Amino acid sequence: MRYSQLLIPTSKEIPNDAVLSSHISLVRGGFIQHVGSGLYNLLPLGKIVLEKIKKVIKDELDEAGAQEVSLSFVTPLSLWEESGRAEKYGKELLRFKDRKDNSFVLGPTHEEMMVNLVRGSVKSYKSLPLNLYQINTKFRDEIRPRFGLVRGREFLMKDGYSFHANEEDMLREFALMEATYSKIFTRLGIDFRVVEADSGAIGGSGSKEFMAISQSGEDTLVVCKECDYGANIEAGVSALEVCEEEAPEADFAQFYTPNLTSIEELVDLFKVNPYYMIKIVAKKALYDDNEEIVLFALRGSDELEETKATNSVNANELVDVSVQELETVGLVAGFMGVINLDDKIKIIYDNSLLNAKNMITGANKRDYHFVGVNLEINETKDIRAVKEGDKCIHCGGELSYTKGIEVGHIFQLGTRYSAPLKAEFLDEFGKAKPFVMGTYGIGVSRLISVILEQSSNLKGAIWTKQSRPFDIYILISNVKNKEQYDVAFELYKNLKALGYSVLIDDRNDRFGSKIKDFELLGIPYSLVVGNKIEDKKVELINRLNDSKELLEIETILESLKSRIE
RNA sequence: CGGAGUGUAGCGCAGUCUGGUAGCGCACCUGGUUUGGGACCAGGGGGUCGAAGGUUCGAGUCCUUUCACUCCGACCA
Repeated sequence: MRYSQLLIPTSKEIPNDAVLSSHISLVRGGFIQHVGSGLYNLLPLGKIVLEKIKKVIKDELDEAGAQEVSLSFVTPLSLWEESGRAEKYGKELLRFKDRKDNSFVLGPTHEEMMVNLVRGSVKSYKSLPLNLYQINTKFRDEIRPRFGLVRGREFLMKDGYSFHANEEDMLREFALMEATYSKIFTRLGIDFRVVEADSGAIGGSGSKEFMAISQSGEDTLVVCKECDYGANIEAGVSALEVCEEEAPEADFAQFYTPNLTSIEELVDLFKVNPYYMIKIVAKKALYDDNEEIVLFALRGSDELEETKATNSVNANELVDVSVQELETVGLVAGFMGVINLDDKIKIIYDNSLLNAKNMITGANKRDYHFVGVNLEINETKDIRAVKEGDKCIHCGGELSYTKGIEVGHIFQLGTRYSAPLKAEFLDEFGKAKPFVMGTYGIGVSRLISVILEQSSNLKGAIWTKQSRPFDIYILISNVKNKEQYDVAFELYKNLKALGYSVLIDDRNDRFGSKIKDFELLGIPYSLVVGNKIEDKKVELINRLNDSKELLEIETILESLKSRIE
């Protein structure tokens, strides 16, 4: 295409509201335009990149046997009431009414809609399995949109849903989707890792996330340095920690600890490793229609993992508790412990506290702690955050943290939606059963940003092979020079005939501003048609490594074959 | 929602403290020169100063209310 005819509003200025380098590149390069909080327009170049990404996704999914559909973006609220998510999803769900006063939502994800589609059209086990997907707009009224396309309110997601007659077949499809997603992200040139994850609001049992490794990621990942174990910190596990220091032998006794409320202060006083302290974290658990204060007990050397904690009590959410609220139920902030605890108060113990001996804990009385506490508890749960340096449960290797951006998430749903929505089929014995389901998502519009987050530099974007808007950028140094102009357009024609997508910069600007735009746009190769044509040569510039090479015009098409990937 | 901040030309900003003709750079338009690292000369267009109300002879500037957006925390592809 001719640059002079395309809308590519590049800018020298750094947009004042962009923090991610990818976002800066996208705005400066004229790929996207901000329109409101979490809302973006895609300009021609952005749209081309998006379509290229979509094509890769569609190719691989179709290859894996999935079928593309397109569901209505506006969906009846009644479906959400049927599944019970109308309440649970909260304010993120944008609700509105039509002129007849019927309630609708803008779909943030489409489990209900897809189940509704299938329950009306599939009645027999003979029609299964089925994997349906769409690449469509979603809307989530995020509490805080940020990072440009990475967390918009309106965004493009590929969401797929599979339907099976039994658990085994669903697990087979889950594995197939894991492999398919890996192919997709590999083709797109993304540095990613598959990790174990929490299922969150979608529900279901097993789930895995595809995480693009990035310093600007919002998620903390626990990864093993030795094997391929990786998990979101919300779901990460590690081998039980052992403390090299001896436990402080002490008889059970109450100890006067005036104003010593923190683990650090107690460590100073008792000269004991925090491993032998019991840390109590108080939270208020919110449920659909009530709330309660819950205590979470951990070793002093550990931190509470909130998602695990939320799941451990099946709460919708955990919020902080004020000192006053604690007092109303007889708890003293800073001196909470497991001894003399009112048995009306729920307490959850971390796995690491099973059979713990010689522990120090608060006395539930101001200025006192107990020492020499031996725990006798029956039930423990995993509520601690894995720490860097913990040992991998698979290979014993050392675990460390890294940051990631979630680009895909696959879930084993089971009958979480099919049962309440009464989506059933007849099995080979003529018996009605709910579909066993899986669900699979990819953050498509987010990928535009993620790719650049991993590959742009100070000069601007650098696209990967499958995402680049054009293969080659022909730069005419001086369009007033007829010879340059003619040679460039001859090249343009020939390269297009060979199947390359080409952007020819035919603007009447100087060399400097054009090459800056080439670097900003992130097209990997430029052919500069300039004063070297006097020697029958043009210059090939590689955006990735800035290398330059003079090529003979006579043999240029042949030369490019081996130089352009 | 809690905390911090910003709204002045398409973009980036100054002007606000101390009220007195609305500015700068980039971009844009016209003519000319220029053409290998964001050119130059001359001329030009573009603003309800986020909105509403108030104080004042006079408000971008002071007061009140309100809206939007950004950043830091709790939600998620």
